[in-house]
Amino acid sequence: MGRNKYPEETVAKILDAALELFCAQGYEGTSIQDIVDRLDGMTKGAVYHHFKSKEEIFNAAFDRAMTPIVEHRRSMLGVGNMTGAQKLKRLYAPESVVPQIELWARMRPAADPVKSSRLLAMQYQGSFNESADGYLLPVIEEGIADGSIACECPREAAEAVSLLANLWLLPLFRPLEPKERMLARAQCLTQMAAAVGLDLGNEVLQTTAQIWDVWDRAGW
Amino acid sequence: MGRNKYPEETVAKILDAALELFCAQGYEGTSIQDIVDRLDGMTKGAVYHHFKSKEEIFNAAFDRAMTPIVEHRRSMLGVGNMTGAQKLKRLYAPESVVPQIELWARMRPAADPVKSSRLLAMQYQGSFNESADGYLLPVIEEGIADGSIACECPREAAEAVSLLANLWLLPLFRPLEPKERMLARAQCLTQMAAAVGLDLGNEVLQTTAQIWDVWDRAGW
DNA sequence: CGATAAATACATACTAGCGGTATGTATGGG
DNA sequence: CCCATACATACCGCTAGTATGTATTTATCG
Repeated sequence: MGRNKYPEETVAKILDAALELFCAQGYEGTSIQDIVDRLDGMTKGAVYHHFKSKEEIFNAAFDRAMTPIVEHRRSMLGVGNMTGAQKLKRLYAPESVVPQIELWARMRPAADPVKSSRLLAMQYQGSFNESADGYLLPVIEEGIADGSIACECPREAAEAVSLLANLWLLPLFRPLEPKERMLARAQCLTQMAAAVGLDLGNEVLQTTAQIWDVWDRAGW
Repeated sequence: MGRNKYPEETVAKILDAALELFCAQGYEGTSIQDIVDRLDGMTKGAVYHHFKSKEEIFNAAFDRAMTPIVEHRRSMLGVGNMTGAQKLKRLYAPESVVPQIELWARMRPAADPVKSSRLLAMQYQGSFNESADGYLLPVIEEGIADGSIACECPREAAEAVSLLANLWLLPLFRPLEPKERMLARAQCLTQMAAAVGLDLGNEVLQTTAQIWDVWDRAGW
């Protein structure tokens, strides 16, 4: 066929198919042809017309999926009438996290770290950049400034908590553990964070429990 | 040429070349031909005679490089006249860690998580299996049994400490941070571990400092 | 001990599939 | 009517892997 009236629909179709395949089969395990085969009738030429490389498709697919999640977290930074400590607790409260989890469900990666290694690497990198530097550290520093948080090593605490939250509490790259173990992890992280001056709040337990329920229902 | 009298030398050459290339260029960035080109005169047929796939080469190369490190850690488990708490401290003491660091220097991965994603995934997986289940958890449980450690969540504490030690204190997949930041990380981890009943000992700071010196001298 | 057979250590030649490109073609909007 | 755009088609170099051929070592047996 010739040109389409609404090319952005084509782009959306490509990204949808790509996201699903990359999650299920990993980056290297997914070929451009695999993606093309899901776009009934379309060919590789169409894909390479809209994207210049496989890598660009990968990044675009996950950027699109992550955008609402990141935006939601950032939105908490601007609020005026909260102390840093309050914002910190809220970052890990069910009301903030759970609605986003449903979005994650769309892109559940294969529970095999090697297969999902590229995604794991992105999460790892993101734990330093986006999570720690992006919104966690600013919140902590705000708390230090307004006196609501006493933390001697804000940067390090932010990095450690981000890493554990992203790669340990969210079991994206490993099989889902029994609920009580996930709760034990949450409890453990809370204690460890408290030791460096970060009170994540008791709601972390409820958050974890609700995440577990969602994922368990989704058949993880 | 025909067959070699000492094929194990050929295998060793292959694994040496493979290790270096996989570290420098990552798994996907290294082709079998790249490896073959470093084995002067040898051809792909030789490689595929000794190994049945690229993946097997990768695993064999890193298994071989990791073996002395893992063995060294395991050797601490059998000692009789030490409490669990003493063994735990010793696991992270300079005398235990630093000699092994030189071995790591041989396989310094590219400081880009995505390029090194497969190795990162292995370290991630290893943090749960080998590190936590393998020697850390047994030591903690020994300490609980002999009364030298009071830890309510041994499994979770072991996992968290392993993850942070392997992916945060050992900056294998990210650029080397300034020394004071690495020391701050060590201090932070020590405090966090203490909060869940694990006394890693003050020597962790010295260990970190010495690791930093070694890597800095190596031009990381 | 020495000939022969078998197993091994490679080299050579090839394949299917990959990411990516060059080019052709049809359709929409100005 | 025309041209930019949205595709399709045909192709390329490279990759991991295989099939097969060949030379040398080692085991076997008279």
